[in-house]
Amino acid sequence: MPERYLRSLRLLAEAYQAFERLSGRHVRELGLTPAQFDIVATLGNTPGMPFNELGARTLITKGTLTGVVDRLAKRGLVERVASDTDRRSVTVRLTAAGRREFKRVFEPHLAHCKRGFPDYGASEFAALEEQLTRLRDDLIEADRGPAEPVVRPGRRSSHDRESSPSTAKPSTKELR
Amino acid sequence: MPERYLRSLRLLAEAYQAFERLSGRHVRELGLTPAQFDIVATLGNTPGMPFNELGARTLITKGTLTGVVDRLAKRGLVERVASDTDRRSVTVRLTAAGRREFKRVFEPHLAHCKRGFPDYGASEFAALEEQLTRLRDDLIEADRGPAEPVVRPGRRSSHDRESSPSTAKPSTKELR
DNA sequence: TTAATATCGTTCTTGTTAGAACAGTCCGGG
DNA sequence: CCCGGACTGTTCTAACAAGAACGATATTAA
Repeated sequence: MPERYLRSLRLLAEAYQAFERLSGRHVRELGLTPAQFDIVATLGNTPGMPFNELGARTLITKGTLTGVVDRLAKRGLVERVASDTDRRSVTVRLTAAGRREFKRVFEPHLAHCKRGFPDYGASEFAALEEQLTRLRDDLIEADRGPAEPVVRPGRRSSHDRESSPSTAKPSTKELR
Repeated sequence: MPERYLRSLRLLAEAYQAFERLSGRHVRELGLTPAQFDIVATLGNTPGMPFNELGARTLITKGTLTGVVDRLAKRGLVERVASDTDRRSVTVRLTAAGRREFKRVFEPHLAHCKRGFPDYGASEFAALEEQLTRLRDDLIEADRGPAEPVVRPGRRSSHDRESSPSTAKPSTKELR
């Protein structure tokens, strides 16, 4: 018996990859890769931000981020600026050309992706978000707490989120 | 107002990546990459299958598949067999060692991933699947019908899938 | 049969990804 | 002050990903 949850996982993967295709194809037509677009979109209308924050927002890990920023810098769209308060930290921000690029691609791409939600109303977004939020939280929890099922006091409401994923103390010593 | 659907997309990405971490980490501890596990799991308990079918089931594109199968073959887990009906086609199947590997990793990994659904009952799976199915179908539809909303005579239900000649594979009982 | 077309798997290129190791920096307690 | 531990971004490696070009084969129609 092939376990019910496998169907949900399959659907999750298919939905995600469908979006990646929908979004990625369009982004490439605009002349950027998906990761590059994420960076430009995240930096748009901001004064720039350090690597770690940029990585947290775009869900791109730091090792990858170095390379993506390298390629964007080579194209003159972003620049690295040394932080004056922390010499370890580097601020990444759009150049003038980067801001033009942002204006060129951002709104058109959002409009394109919006087509993936043709008939959604408020209640339908709410239902979708509720399911995805619970799934995400359960998956994160399973990944972090491999231990026994701890009996917790109350049931969790579906929208008490907002604990930043970056705050999720990963210092739970990595075994190795 | 930064467009409501962006929140859903963010949740989709977070849920997907949470699963990738949960699954991927465990798979790597078992000594396989996620893609390699997918191949072994898909070939398990089958007489083997051609590249294109294997790619459709695992959602791995053919260019990537060549390399993944190469590495599995180098490790002696799979082998390429020439098709006797179509000389372009190559059947991929598990070797004896591959079948042992399948037995070693398959069930344990399923048990591991199951922990991502700790308290799900039938109705909760149904609710999740309903949301994911609609989302997937809408995203696929948006990717395929890039043109303006064509006004067609009939009414449009959310699941009037037009038969796509390319993806007629009812492969929805696979893992991952 | 022949020619146009489609499919199959491979190869190549560019880019992304996770993970580990690393050097430099920061911060806290002794 | 100094030291151990934590953090920052970089580098390296192995692998995956998407797309295009390719050679070999198959299919179809003229």
